[in-house]
Amino acid sequence: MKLTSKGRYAVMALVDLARFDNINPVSLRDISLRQGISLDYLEQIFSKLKKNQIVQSIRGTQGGYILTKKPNDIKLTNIFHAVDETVKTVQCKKESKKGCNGKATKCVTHNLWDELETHINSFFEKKSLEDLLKNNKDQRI
Amino acid sequence: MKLTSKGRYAVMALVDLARFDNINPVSLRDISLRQGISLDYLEQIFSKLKKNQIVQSIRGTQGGYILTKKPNDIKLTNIFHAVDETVKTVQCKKESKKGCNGKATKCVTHNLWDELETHINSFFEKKSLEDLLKNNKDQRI
DNA sequence: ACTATACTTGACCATTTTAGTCAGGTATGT
DNA sequence: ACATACCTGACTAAAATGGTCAAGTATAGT
Ligand code: FES
Ligand code: FES
Repeated sequence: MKLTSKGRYAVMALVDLARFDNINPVSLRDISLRQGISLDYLEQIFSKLKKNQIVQSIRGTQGGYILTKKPNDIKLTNIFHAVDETVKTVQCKKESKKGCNGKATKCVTHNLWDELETHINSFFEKKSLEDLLKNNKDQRI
Repeated sequence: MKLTSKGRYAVMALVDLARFDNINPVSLRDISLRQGISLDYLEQIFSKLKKNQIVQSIRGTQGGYILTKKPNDIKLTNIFHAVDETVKTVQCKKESKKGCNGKATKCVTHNLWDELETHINSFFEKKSLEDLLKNNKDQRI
């Protein structure tokens, strides 16, 4: 089970954004430099964050991105959902009554993976950007 | 974040094994047929389970595998560790003081991913094969 | 002794996913 | 006009995944 860079970068970038967007919009170039993430890759990520109304864009010189909501209202769930970093513990389709490997019923471990998925997602639902800001308040980036 | 088939199959196969090894060793062929998992793939998986003393093998006709411990003493952690299905939330090395992307210090989200890893692993440490057996006692496989 | 069963080992491979890069374009403040 | 910075889509190298295939070896039953 791995967390992909896309999800990790999305959160890193948004924490950075949340810390610096008090006065002006924050440009991806700045985030890229501060966090060491490829600018081109950041653009892909922010395109998705924008489509999901997590950030707003401002074009032109001095442009950049700002958060659309308060850090406390942006949960990890929202971020991950936006960039398609979802938790998948099974291959069988949820709606279908069929199990994995094309069996007629769900397999012996299906409930277990369902529980696991819920367990992980609950972590993402609890954590907000605000929590991460507090956690790093006294640290230098 | 995805759970790979290897980890999922390992647990499926061991639950199957635990249910049927009361009298005789269970052959991979049987598990393969009952659970719909490729025999060749199962062999790879069981080779690792054996190296990690989760199962014992008995060769020859009527041979197969048996558990080395009681189902209650086999946690998901043990199984996953055996088949290299580990939880990885970061790319930076734990021991190193350096952060991801070669930075001199750990990044703003590092603690978060550490927490996440602990959160997920605690699930695997709690669950044992025994739990899964109980869970499926009244069901037909 | 023969044979069927079933474990053992290691190499191989197609497909998919990941983690980006690259090339071009558009809007806007100065 | 021009620099900045967002925007879009195509492309790709490398790694991971989910297996397959081939050639064994050990053992129980006949
Ligand atoms: S995991 Fe859903 S049926 Fe096997
Ligand atoms: S995740 Fe460990 S330093 Fe960024």
